[in-house]
This record gives sequence, C-alpha cells and structure tokens, in this order.
Amino acid sequence: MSLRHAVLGMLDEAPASGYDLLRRFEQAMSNVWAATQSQLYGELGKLEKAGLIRVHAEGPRGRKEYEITEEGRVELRHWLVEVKPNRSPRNEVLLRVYFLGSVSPDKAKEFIEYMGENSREREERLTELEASIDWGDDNAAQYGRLVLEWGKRFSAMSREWSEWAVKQID
Amino acid sequence: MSLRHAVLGMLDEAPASGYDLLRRFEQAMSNVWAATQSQLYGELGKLEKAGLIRVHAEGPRGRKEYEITEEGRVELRHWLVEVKPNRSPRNEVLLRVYFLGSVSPDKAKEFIEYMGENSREREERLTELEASIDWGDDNAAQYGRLVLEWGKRFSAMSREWSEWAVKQID
DNA sequence: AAACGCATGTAACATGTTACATGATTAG
DNA sequence: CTAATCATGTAACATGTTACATGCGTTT
Repeated sequence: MSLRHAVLGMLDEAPASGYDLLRRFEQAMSNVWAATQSQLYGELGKLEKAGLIRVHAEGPRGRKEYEITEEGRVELRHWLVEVKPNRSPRNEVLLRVYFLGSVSPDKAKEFIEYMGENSREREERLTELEASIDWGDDNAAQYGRLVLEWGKRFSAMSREWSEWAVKQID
Repeated sequence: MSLRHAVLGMLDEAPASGYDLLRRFEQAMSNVWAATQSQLYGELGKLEKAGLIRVHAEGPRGRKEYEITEEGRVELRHWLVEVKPNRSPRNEVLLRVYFLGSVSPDKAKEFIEYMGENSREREERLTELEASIDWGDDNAAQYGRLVLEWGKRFSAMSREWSEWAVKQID
C-alpha cells in the first residue's frame, strides 16, 4: 500500500488536487514511484472515505484540493519508520540479462550496451535536473536532494557495470 | 508480462516442474524477480494453453515436468532483445526517504542507517553466494555471474550512499 | 505411524494498466 | 473561436498476494 503513503507524504507538505499530485508522480516522483491517473483518483477517494485526507478547498472545473488530516499524519509517520519495507524486487532488465544465454553473444552485447546507453542518459537527465532545481533550504527539499543523489549514483553504477559486462561476454 | 518470460527462460535451460521453478524463484531468482506459488501455477496453465510450453514427463505425486516448445523459444528470443523494457520503477525504501522530512532528524538518520545495514547484509550474502557456487563454464552460467556482480555493485552503492546520506542530515 | 517435503491447485482480494468518457477554463 | 490544458471520473482487464485445500511419497 505504498501509493497511499506517497499521497499522504505529498499532502503532508502542502494541500493539492489529484491533478497536482499526478504532475508530481510524472515528474519528480517518477524515478521512485509510479501512479496512473486512474489509480490516483481511486486512491484519493479511498483515503477520503478512510478519513486520512479531506477536501479543503474547491476550485474551478470541479477541482478538489485535499489536505491531510491528523489521522493521516499519524498513519504516515507510522509507515515511514515503523513498518518494515517488504516489496519484492523486480528488475525486468536484469531478468533479461539472466537469460541472454538464449541469444547470440552479439545480440547479448548489443542489449547490454543499450542498457549502458540508458544509464548514461538517465545520469545526464538527473545532473541537468539537479542544476535546474532551485533548492530552497527547507526541510523537505533536503531529502529530495538525497533521493536525487541516490539516482545519480545508481545510474553511474549501472553504466559502469554495463561497460564491464560487455567485456565479459565471450 | 515478465513472469511469463522468466518461466520460458528457465525452461529454455532445462525442463522443470512448477515445484522446481518455484525453488528457483525463491533462491537464485529472488534478487531479480519474485513469484508466488499461486501465480506460478496459474501462469504455467496459461503458457501450456497458449502452446508455448508442453508437459514433457509426469512423475510421482502428480508432478508435471514442462518443456519449452519451439513457439515458446521464438517468443522468448523476441522478448529478450526486441521488446522495449517498460516497467516503471518502484522503490519503496527510496519513497520513504523522500518523505523523511515528516519525522524528526533522529528518526530519519535511524532509518537511513537501517538501510545501510540492509545493504551491508545483502553485500555479504552475495559474496558468500558467489564463493559457494560452482560455476560451470557453460554459457548460461556466464550471465548468472553478470547478474550477481550487478547485485554486488548495487549493494555497495547503496551502502556508500547511506553512509554519505546520514552525514547530510541536519 | 508420524513428520516432513513434494506437488498441485482454487478463491478472494489488492494493486496496477489501458481505454473510454466528459466537460470547464484559459491562452492565443 | 479554437486548441491546449485543467480536471475528474468509470470500466474492463492484467498482475500479484494471501489464505485455504488436498494428497502422495519418503524418511525417521
């Protein structure tokens, strides 16, 4: 149930509409957690019914701005540090590497080079992002920087691995 | 539909029963792709109906050993290098880091230290695993080594990030 | 004979994706 | 006035999890 907590976390920073949250899922959040529009609106409905968020203001075009409730904050803090993370890892690209023995070494190399290319691009995008963001010195932004740094290190590691791995084939 | 392809990949190495495959998902595969017993048996049924695998031998206790068909091999090779990977990343732990501003710096530090501890353990487990495996020099094992190395580098990177990140807080 | 491991399957539920559907407001 | 963007929602389907159910074969 992490989508639920992603929403609570964002609303704990500031009130927002489903539409606002969707933008964040597509942008800043997209390296960490995904959500489709459909799923998001559904979850907002459930969260409201459960009393963890409430409509705080309505705007044009049926816009509903939600805010987190005290109950929601309690749930968020509980999840953040007390609930054991238990997602099973799923890495589709690495899964393919496992089975590259089923194609020719040339195709395998090509695939791993493609992985390296992706990592390089990701690395660049994150570096650009870092430069473009005006990091206020508020509390929340601090952790955004940590996540960004994680992404950069991850991309670098993946790129280096790809460079090493192509050399191992045959 | 990666579960499907994980199954095809394993059956392309050697025939196996659902039970055999489950063992692999729980062991070697667990760092890369997860599957529950329930899901696996369901998928085997679908794959058989679709003609991508077939029952190749039956054993005691209703054991059904499957083998991949030529059609299955075609599908596997197609997926391996021609289908664009499109899984959206989901990292529950990193999602929490994003929102650590909602708890005290002390609790945040504790959480990141816990992350580092996990990475260290994972690193050790993989190193032990590496030593314990008798790598035959067959084609398939080669790629298993690449995946293992990825895991080791990933764990090391996570550990180093954690060490760096705790120092950034406050 | 009991306990353990092998072996398969179903049902209910939760989560996530794709496609469809609708309409208001704002910018050019 | 027209296109883009804002804004919310539903339906059908695919994927994944937890719990339940059953029984055979082997080892102690």
